[in-house]
Amino acid sequence: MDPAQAGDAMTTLFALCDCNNFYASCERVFQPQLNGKPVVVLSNNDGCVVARSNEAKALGIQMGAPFFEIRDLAECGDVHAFSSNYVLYGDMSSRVMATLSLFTPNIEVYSIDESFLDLGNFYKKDLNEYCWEIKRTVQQWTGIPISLGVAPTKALAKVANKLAKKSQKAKGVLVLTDPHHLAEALKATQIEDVWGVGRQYAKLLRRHGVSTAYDFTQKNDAWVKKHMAVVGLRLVKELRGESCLELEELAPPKKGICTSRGFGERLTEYSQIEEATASYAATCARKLRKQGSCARVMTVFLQTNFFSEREPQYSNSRTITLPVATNSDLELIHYASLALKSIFRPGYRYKKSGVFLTEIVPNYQIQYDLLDKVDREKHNSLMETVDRLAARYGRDIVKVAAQGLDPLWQMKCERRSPCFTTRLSEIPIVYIE
DNA sequence: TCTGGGGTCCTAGGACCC
DNA sequence: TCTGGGGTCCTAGGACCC
Repeated sequence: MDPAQAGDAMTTLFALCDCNNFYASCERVFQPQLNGKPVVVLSNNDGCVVARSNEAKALGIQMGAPFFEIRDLAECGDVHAFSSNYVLYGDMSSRVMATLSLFTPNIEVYSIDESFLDLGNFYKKDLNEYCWEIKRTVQQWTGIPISLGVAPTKALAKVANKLAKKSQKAKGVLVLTDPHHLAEALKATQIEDVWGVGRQYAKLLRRHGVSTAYDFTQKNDAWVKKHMAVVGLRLVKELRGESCLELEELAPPKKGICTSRGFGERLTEYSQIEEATASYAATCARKLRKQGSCARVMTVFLQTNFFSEREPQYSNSRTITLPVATNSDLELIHYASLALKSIFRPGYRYKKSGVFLTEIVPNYQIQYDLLDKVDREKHNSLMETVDRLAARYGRDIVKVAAQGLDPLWQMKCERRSPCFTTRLSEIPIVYIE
């Protein structure tokens, strides 16, 4: 093999593509009158700001700001605030990812609004022009604006992406392959902006004279390993251009599945909390079935509001090992109620409960119990039917009676936009006893 | 009054065994 | 009963991500 070819075969190249202000952009796609206006999207229960349009950022609204701080702005119409609409965002995300996969056969969907593209075979193309073509196409086909950063490793692609967004000149696309450009980019990147460096590591690094990504690459491996373990070592190598993180095209099955939410209002009655917790258990069950697995260990937790200092506080959890791993709504709800009953104490105003499943195994690896009295075949076929109905008519079309009829605990989302892209169900809900 | 939810990976330390 | 080393498994906690 001639040396030039050998070189090519060794060279990696990744693009990190991320949707600008994703949730806010989704809200704007179907309401173009919001273009150019400040838009924010709120967390569950309309608690705090989780996404902001550029105009909202310019107003000084911070990520994570509690909604009550900007309520006045929203009420007089200076800011358009939306409850989060995950059905809409999930659907828009699929459209973006489908469009991106037309540009390379190898893509890793990293989160709802980010993906890595393997551009290893595209070195000879005009990369800048190719990225612009990707950006234009996604904008045209989905209405979502994206930014692209391209570099030889995933961590460097993240650096490139951040600068692509920040730089007036780049306007959303930055290709970093030249070593001098890479060094400049690392010098222009503050250490806390590096992927994998959180608050604690940033503090530690600054204490040791590291203030930019470039400074970090100058630290020796032994020091990095000692203070930041193998994860830190991998990161510093990636920043020096040595690719250690591969593209993960197939998401591995989850090892833990959790569903927990704050209640729409404080709850004091056991029966209401039981309904909410039953619903969380059913959501966990649906997540399990979606990835083709069952869980054997369940933890249920319950807590009051830690923020309100004057009220009496209580929190507790109970972990149960099930006789046989399962993904049935009925069984998981049954055990969730048992666990909840054992930790519930009257006399508190509760804020939140949750269900957490572990020891997750594929459906085909379940250990059965000789004394098992549950008719598993019947449960499976019931759940299959429930999932089919849900896929056709919407998630809550069929549910277990324990989940309740008119739940007081349901999240507050007073500012939800319509589900523009998915069917709205008009069929009455069916309950399984 | 109001302050999100759902994950991953790694390490240290203790229990236990040979 | 004490001495020592080495291995495995489990758990709790800390760090990070979006």
